[in-house]
Amino acid sequence: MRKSRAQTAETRQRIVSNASRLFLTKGLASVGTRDIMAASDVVQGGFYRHFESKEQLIAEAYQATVDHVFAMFEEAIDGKSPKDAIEAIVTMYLSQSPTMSEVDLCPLSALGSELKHEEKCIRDIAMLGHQRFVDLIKAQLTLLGLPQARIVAMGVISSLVGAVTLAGISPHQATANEILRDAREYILRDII
Amino acid sequence: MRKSRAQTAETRQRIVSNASRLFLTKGLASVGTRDIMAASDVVQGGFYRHFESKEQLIAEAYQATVDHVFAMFEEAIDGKSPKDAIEAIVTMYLSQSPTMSEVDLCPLSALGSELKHEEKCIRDIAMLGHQRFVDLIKAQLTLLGLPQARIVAMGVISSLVGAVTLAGISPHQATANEILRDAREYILRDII
DNA sequence: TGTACATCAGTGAACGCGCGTTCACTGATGTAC
DNA sequence: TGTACATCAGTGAACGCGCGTTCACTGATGTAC
Repeated sequence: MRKSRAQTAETRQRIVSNASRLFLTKGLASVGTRDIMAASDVVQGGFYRHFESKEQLIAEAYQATVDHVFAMFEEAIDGKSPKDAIEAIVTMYLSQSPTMSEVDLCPLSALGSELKHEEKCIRDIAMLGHQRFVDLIKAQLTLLGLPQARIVAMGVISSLVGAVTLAGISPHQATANEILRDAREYILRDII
Repeated sequence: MRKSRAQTAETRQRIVSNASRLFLTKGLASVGTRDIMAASDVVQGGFYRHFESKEQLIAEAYQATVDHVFAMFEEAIDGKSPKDAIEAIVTMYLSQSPTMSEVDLCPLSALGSELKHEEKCIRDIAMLGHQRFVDLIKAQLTLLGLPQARIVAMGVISSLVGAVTLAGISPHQATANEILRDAREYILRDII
C-alpha cells in the first residue's frame, strides 16, 4: 500500500492543512492526532509516517498559518496608500471569528494563552510571526510619517490580539461585536 | 474522620485558593483535580465532598480571582486623582507575569484563549469581570473629562489583555518586557 | 446535660475513557542491476 | 527496458498513562431525644 512520492506529499500537506484549521478553531490540547487523521482520511497509525510527534505537527501547522495570514495581508494592502493599508489590516484582523466559518484566524489571537505552555520551539515561531506583524505595521506607519512608529505598531498589535481574544471569550455575539468595533475605533482614532 | 464545619469551610477555601493559583499559572486543562488536592493536603477522592465537578471549581476559582484582582485595583487607586489612578492600574496590570512569583494575575490575560472552549457559565463569569473592568476604567476617564470614555476604556483593556498575553508567549524576557513597556507608552500616551 | 444515632469530611483504590505513541503487517512504489 | 528486491505509506490493533469521577469505608462531628 505504499504511495507515490507525489501522493505522499499531498497527504502530508492535507494533514498540515486540516491540523491548522482544527487547532485554530478548537485549540491545541483539545484536538487529538486521531481527529486530525480522520479529517484527512488517513488512519491514526499513519500519523507517524509523516511526523515525529504531535508537537512537530503543531510547529508546522503554526508556521503554515503564519505564512497564510501574511499572504492575505500582503494581498489586502497591495497598491494601497499607507493609511488605507493600515485600515484594511485592522478591519480584516478584527473580522476574524470562529463563528464566521471561512474567515482565517491569526494564531496569536486564536491560541494566545495556550502557547504559553508549549515548548520553546513553538513559542519561537509564534514570536517570529509577531515580529513580522510588527514590522509590517511599523513600515506603514513610517510611510505615514507618524512619530514613534515602533511603539504605536506594538500597541496596535497588542490591541488587536486582545480584542479578538476577548471577543472570542464572549458568549454573546453582540458583546463580541462591541469589543471589536470599539477596538477598531480606538486603534484607528489617531492614525487615520 | 468527619471534620467540624469550620475546618470543612477552611479546607474548601484552601482548595479554591490553590486552584486559582494553579489555573492562572499553568492553565485550566493542564491542572488536574489531583494536583489541586495534593497542593491542598487532601487526597483526590475528597474533591467531590466539596465540588460537583472540576468545572464548578473552575467557576468558583475564577470568581475568587476576579474579586481579588478588583480588591487590589480598588486599593491601588484609593485616594488618587483619575490620572494617577489610571496610570496605577495600567502599570500594575502590565507588571503581572508568571516569572514574578508573587504577582497576581488577571484571568482574562492568563487564561485568554483557553476560556473560549469552556462552558457558557464560565465565560459569563469572565465577561462580567471584563465589564467590571471596563466600568472601572471608564469611570476614571469620565472624571478626567475625556471624550468617548467607553470606547477608550474598551480599547485600553483590549491593549492590556493583548500585551500581557503576548508577553506571556515570548520565551525571551527582553522581548516580553519590550511588549509591556511599549503597551504602557501606547496606552498612556493620550490619557496622561 | 447526657446519650444514641445519623451525618459526612477525608481515605485510598478503582472505574472507564481518550490521549500520544508503537507495532507487525500489507502491498504498491522506487531502486539497482 | 525488464526484473528482482528493498522501501515505506497506510492499516488497525494495542500499549501505557493520566485524566475526571465513583465507590465502600472510617470515625469524628452534629443532631435529636
